[in-house]
Amino acid sequence: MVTSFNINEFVDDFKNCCNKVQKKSFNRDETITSYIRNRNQFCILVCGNADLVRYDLNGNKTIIEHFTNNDVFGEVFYSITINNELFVEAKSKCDVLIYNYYDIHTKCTKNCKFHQTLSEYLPELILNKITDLNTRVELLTKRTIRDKLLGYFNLLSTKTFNKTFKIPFSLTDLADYLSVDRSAMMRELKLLKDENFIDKNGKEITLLYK
Amino acid sequence: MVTSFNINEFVDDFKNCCNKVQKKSFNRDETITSYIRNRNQFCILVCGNADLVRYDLNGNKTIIEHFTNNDVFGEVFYSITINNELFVEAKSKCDVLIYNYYDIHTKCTKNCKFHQTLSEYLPELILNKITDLNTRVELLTKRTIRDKLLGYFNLLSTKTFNKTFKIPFSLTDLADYLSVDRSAMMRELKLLKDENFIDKNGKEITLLYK
DNA sequence: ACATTTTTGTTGCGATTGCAACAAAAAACA
DNA sequence: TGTTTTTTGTTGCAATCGCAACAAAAATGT
Repeated sequence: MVTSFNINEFVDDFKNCCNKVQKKSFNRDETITSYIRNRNQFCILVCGNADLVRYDLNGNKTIIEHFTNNDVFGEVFYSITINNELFVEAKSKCDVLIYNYYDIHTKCTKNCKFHQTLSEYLPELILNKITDLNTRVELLTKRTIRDKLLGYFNLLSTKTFNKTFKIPFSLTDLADYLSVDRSAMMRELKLLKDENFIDKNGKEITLLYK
Repeated sequence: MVTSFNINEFVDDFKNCCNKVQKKSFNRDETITSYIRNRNQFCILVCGNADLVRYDLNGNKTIIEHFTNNDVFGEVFYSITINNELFVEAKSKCDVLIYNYYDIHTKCTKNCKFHQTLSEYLPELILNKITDLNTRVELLTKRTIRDKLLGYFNLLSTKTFNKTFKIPFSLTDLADYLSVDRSAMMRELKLLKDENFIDKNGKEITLLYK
């Protein structure tokens, strides 16, 4: 599925919209929201980058999800949390639309264009989210760091139709995304290079096999 | 969110429904569907148990998802696959509804009760799926077998409002779900018991901490 | 332009994990 | 009921991984 929808193009219609939607801006390192039980909060990231992070009892930070333009998030997707120390943190300046999930389905009284466009494309946004989650699960179920890296690289290669591509975030964040130790991942990247599976210049990777 | 909807109660209305829906039955070990690109297939498991499995190049089998009653699946959720050797296999007798995803949104010509009920509860089914995936991701991101087990046990304890509960599938499948080696998981279960974190009788677990 | 913070790159070492192989128990089947 | 298959339980060993600690490079802020 190709995403034909970009919410940023429609966000100006928001000005004439009924008031159930809140639009908020956040700066880097600000907390966009936290996941507490049963508020049914539903958010769309119009622009910017943000992470869903967990802090465990030892203070270790894990990036559970990484959000970019058009991504949907919020506790409505997380009704039963394993632990409730979940925060969405802005990694850059972010514009966010915040709803109550059930307000999306009740028809807008003003019948405004914004709501109309949104409800038309909402299923697509949600399908994208599910696809992202499935991809993440498929990578995380791989047992070795090598398989995780190669799986991820194959994905990027398929997406860009190219054997050469750039890792779209820092290697530190990649380790987090694949849920492995960063230094162990660096070691494995070096081995993959030494064994001629890949070529690597900084964040630019070239697949050498097949 | 509590699921108030059970598709099995409405499946009889299916008989008077327009013919865009296919209802099929499968026996244990039959392949329900495979994930190939771009067919936009969307399925609902009415009853039974099924697994989404991957066979890698070495022939190793991984259970990527486990489906039970009311679960939705299909390649519409998997538009970009890392590799395309994905199959949905029936683990017991299964009744499955099969659509093209885009047919769900086009209004049924007969305006039948079945389609009406379905489109009303579809968002709930999809939210459940996202919640399941998020839960899975949160467990898979934990770094040690111990943390994965305790995370999963906490989840079951929260769900059942009880310190004592039964693991709802075989320990072999649990290892697959947590994506760890079964024997290593058994070893860790024994250690958790020896160190008095849990009590264990077969598949019945009691949490002893807090 | 300089100072500060973040990211990248590297390595030794010990802990955890996966693999292999097996026996016993339980479940499924005929 | 008896047979076959699946699941559970266990252990030694080797491979992999995470942790800690550090230096260099790059990015960021003033």
